[in-house]
Amino acid sequence: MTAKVQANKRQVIIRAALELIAEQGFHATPMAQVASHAGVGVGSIYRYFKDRDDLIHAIHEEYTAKIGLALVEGYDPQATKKEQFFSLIALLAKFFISSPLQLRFVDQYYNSPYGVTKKREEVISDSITHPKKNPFADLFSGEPLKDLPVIVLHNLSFSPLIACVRDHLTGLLSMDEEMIENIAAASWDAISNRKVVF
Amino acid sequence: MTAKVQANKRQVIIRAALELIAEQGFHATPMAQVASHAGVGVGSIYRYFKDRDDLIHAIHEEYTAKIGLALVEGYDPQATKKEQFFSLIALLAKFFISSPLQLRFVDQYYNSPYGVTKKREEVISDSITHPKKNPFADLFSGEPLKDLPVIVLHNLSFSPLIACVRDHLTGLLSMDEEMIENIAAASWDAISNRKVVF
Amino acid sequence: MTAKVQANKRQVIIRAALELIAEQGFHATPMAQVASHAGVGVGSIYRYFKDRDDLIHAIHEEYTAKIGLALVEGYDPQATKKEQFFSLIALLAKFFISSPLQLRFVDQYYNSPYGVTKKREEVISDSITHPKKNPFADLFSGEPLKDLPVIVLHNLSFSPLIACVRDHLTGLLSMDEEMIENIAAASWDAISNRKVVF
Amino acid sequence: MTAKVQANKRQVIIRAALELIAEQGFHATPMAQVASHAGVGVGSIYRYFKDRDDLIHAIHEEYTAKIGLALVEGYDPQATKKEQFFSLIALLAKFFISSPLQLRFVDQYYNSPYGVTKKREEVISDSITHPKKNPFADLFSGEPLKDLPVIVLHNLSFSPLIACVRDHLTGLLSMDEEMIENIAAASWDAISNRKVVF
DNA sequence: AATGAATGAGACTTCATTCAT
DNA sequence: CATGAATGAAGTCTCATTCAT
Repeated sequence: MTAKVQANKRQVIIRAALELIAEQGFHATPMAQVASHAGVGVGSIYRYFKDRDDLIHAIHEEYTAKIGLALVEGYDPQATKKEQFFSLIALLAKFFISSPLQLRFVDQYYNSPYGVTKKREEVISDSITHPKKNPFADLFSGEPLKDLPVIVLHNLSFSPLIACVRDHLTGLLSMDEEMIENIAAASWDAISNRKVVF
Repeated sequence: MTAKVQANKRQVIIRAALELIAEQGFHATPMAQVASHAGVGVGSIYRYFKDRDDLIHAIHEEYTAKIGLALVEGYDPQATKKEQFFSLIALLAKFFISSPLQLRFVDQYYNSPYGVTKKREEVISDSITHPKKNPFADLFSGEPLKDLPVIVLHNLSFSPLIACVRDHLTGLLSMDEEMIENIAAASWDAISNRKVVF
Repeated sequence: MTAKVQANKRQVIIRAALELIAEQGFHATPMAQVASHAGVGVGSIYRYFKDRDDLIHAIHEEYTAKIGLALVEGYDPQATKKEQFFSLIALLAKFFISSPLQLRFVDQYYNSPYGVTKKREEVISDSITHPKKNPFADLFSGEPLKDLPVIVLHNLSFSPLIACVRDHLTGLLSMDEEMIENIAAASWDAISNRKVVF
Repeated sequence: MTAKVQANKRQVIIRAALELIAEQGFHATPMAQVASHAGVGVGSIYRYFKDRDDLIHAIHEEYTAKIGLALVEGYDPQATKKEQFFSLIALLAKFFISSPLQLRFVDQYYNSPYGVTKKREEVISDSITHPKKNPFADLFSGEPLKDLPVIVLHNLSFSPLIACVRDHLTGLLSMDEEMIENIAAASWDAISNRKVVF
């Protein structure tokens, strides 16, 4: 019952690449460094990934798969729209905060030739990698939301959140439970109709 | 590409680099290409810029200077806070829309080893390159704004806007005057206190 | 590609290598490809051949052995020199035509670091790998042949033939029985004394 | 009037590559070695040649140009067909003997992926690189030549010659003026009609 | 001041060979 | 015996930067 020489060398390589790229950036992370950080030979990387691009994309897929999973797991069909929104924001905040490397990575990914066509918000809203349809799909239409294009509602919901997480990771801001709820509330104000409130 | 008689070779180089980087990305834009696109010899670049990094940073500085200038010019001290916010959003929207290259550039810049320490929102709020203090500096504190860290208010105000401009430039969204105002209104809802409204 | 029950794995490998090298060339034929084409593991190749060079040379030896065999089988000690020459040419022509892979292979072999010291004509005239002495050995000396070095007579006899077979395999020329005989006749004119002919 | 740093660096590189490839073969001649043998930096090669293939082909073109030139220079329109043939053979023999490197090179070239589609004889008969049409073009048709495809006549004429030159360069044979003439005579017997001779 | 040929460090990738299973 | 994952030396090519003209 001896485990394979390395339980899963592919994962080890992905992890090593993620760590280095998050810290140094794409350009500054040669394959040789990934290899040595992963504790494997350079050639071994090419047994698991066709080339550099393939490795980069694999890292991204890992990340989207994880998000999709988190969304599905955190969904409560009974809740009201507002409750669902608050829980979605909290979910994402925790996911990003607990995955600082992934955040650093995708920030580069989406602004590079690798991910030019992809959009972070697409990824968040469509759980593309998960068979089940995104459970939050209906969240962004109908009352009490403002009558704006869905893409705008997404931007109003996710962009500030991600920006804040980034600041949290940089130390410019401290995102505790309360702060997350405040941000959720503010974003909710942004996307919901401001009706009379007594 | 005959260089301007001699007007300002430095500017010509910055412009050429900006155009190429916006279209191709950092790593796909060698100095030789910048030189030929600018209509100068490779060596000449090094007369105006210490090295590649210096050129990159110079492009960024141009950009921040322009924003600072736009902000100062668009400021109306007489207006109410809400009016000032709406005009600020419109100002920025127009600036970014009319400067797609700059937007493409900074998207890469801030997510690369070059600009990791810098933050887009800092740049917007502090007119660091302009001698005069940022005229909108007081906008983000006091009534009727929510009691949140300034940085959070910035994120709530600017991140969705920039995301939307990006989508506009990609063709995913059409940002006309009305849309801009709608976004401004939504962002205002996000940052302002939800008072009773009759 | 299930390997022959176990008939002769060595042969299977040699054949696979021959096919690939003939089609792709030496440098474009990695050991891994040979292995998979032969339906064996990479490692297995090294059980039968010391290294890559050893495999290459083995292919060549197969080929020379086959030629030697064909020569011995086709020899008629009763015939006149001229008849023997014609039958030799026909023999070789048929051998090469029916072994296009071998021809492609040796064309590369003799013009590579592997076979620089060896000469195709040597191989043809000396059946080096076959125990029995080359039966055609005496053919190239004495009347009615021209008084030229044997090696020159060999070149006059075999080089055009092989060139023509090559052209045949490329489709530039059609080598039927008649054409082969014409070539034999021409080569015979080249090596034999041009006596008075009534 | 100071000469360019290197009169013609492109030529120097071609020569260096030719020498190394002739001696070691394609595979065994890395670009770095070519560079150092030529006394230039590796990068410089790529200023003059797009890539490895381009360099290889350039060497071949040099060679064909030279042959074409030699043919044109050695042509005597007044001579009889037989005289022309003898002079053509002598011309080629001298060219190849005095260009052993080129011969070694093309032997590899034509039997490699680089030159698969090209044929040595084509090159000889068509002076492709010279504007004027190959002066010997008409040589291989009509009386007193045998009624065989031109390509066969070419093979009968040139293949043995080249094989002999190769042997000469290897030391297996000594090609003096007399030997060349003997070979020319033999080849002439091969291609011409054997009429009655008194 | 301007130029661009020259350079070589360093990046990516391949592949012959080994060896633990 | 057979296998094929693992390895790393070595090869090709790019590109920021220099410097002689």
